[in-house]
Amino acid sequence: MSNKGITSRSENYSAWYLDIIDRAQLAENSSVKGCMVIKPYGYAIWENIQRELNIRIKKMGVENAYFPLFIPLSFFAKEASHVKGFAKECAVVTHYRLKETDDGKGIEVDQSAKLEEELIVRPTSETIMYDTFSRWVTSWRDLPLKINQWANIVRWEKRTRPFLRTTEFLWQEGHTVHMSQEESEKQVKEALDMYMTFAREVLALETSGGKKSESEKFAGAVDTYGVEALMQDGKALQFGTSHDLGQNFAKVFGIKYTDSQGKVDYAWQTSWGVSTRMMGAVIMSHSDDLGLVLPPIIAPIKVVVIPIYSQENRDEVMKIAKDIVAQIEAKVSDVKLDDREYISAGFKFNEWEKKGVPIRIEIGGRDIQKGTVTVVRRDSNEKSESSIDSLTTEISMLLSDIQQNLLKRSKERLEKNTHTVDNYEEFKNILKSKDKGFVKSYWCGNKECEDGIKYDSKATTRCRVGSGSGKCIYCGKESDSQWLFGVAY
RNA sequence: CGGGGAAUAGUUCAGAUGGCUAGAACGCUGCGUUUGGGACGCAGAGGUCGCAGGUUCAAGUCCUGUUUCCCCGACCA
Repeated sequence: MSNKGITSRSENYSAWYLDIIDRAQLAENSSVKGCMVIKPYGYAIWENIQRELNIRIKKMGVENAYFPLFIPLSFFAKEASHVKGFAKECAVVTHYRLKETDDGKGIEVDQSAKLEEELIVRPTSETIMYDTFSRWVTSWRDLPLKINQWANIVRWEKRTRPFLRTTEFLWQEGHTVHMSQEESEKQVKEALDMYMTFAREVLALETSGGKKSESEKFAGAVDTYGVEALMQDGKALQFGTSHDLGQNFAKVFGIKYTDSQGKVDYAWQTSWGVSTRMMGAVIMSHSDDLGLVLPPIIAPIKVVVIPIYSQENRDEVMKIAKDIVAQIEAKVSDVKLDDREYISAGFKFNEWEKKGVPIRIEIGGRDIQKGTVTVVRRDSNEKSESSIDSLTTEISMLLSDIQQNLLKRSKERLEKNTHTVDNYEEFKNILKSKDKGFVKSYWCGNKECEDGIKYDSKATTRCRVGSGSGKCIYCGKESDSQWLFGVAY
């Protein structure tokens, strides 16, 4: 198992990535910082993620919609802490026209086409959506309002990493409006649970979830809850968030409703989202030195069949390979026959391993004589022989077994690398060690302690994971909250 | 925005102290032979050495400026 990070420049770096993304070459001799091209194979993974997530989003009674890319500066500025949190990473549109340069050889911004009000390229859509929501919501009968949007957003971060922090990224953002605080709090937790279940069932990732500390919470939220995953190199990755917005945005955007008693009140809101960062989490959690390992549910190709033949038995092998594909396709979708000529079997094995295809079936002369095929599972890279007759049932069982096994591994890794600690020396030693991992400790809630810990070990609070009573790991004061600490991406 | 690297073929890079008519590997194209773990032979295409100045008989190599990228911090999903 490799503990190389996703950003390490190694052979594996290419192995994990090259089929999925490419650098965006947007100018001569440069690539626009942190923008990535998602290749067809990578996008197919994203589409599978979207499909599975949409099913769960709709189960919560949430409908999909789409809002504009541009946000007027004035909307954006309405919620004070929101604008403060995002101000330093906004792309701003100031002009709407270009013109030829005076020498006629180039093109430049037409300074006379300056916008009266600048537009922000959305870093998140709260403000543009809630302005509209204020017109959609007037009565208690309009609530709850539950809207989700699939979109791209732009955050001009100082430092980028493929998948984990790109300047532009794709995500899903859910926004709900409720009549009561209880109801919105319930929604926040429901979204959080949905993400954790999704991670477990679809991405085969065991995660930890809970409330974020004051310093880690979303700009404009009352409370933020986060889902945290642990990567193979021991670092923490925030996988998704769910925000309790209280009435903060309702008050500045005027989202008011009249209740059944005729009383007017501001509504209570939530927002929650997950992004293409999930793909980074999947890659970094499951991959090995041979390349990507994909959970079957999101794998664009679930089974690849590789015929191995010589000039003499070519037709016979091909025929059987095609029969096998047809047989499996009756029960399992996304089966591929790699019938490319004059490419060696070894090359094909390697190629599909790099792409993370869960099951590879090899069929050659030796197999045909025995009436079997060779089946290789990508999670363990184990080879076995299977009889052609019972192949279909076996394959669908094997796919779900691989899915389960990946989850089991993820769960074991999380458990093994989560340490409950009440001694600060031990705390520091673990987080500064090569394997890092999560540390569960009591913390008093003071920012000074949080900062001190970060200074000592680079670790930050990830989320609140338990109650009880204990002493703050840093200052020793009494605390009723146990927190998860980790070195975050 | 600080601290380090680096910029040469599609990609990864080699080209001490100037001598180049600029190389390798992989990839790509053509022909032939191959297919049970990244095939082989032969032939071929591909580069104003990031950009702009300067020093020199001579610059990929030295000097100055400039732009960009990568890594490590600060900022963040």
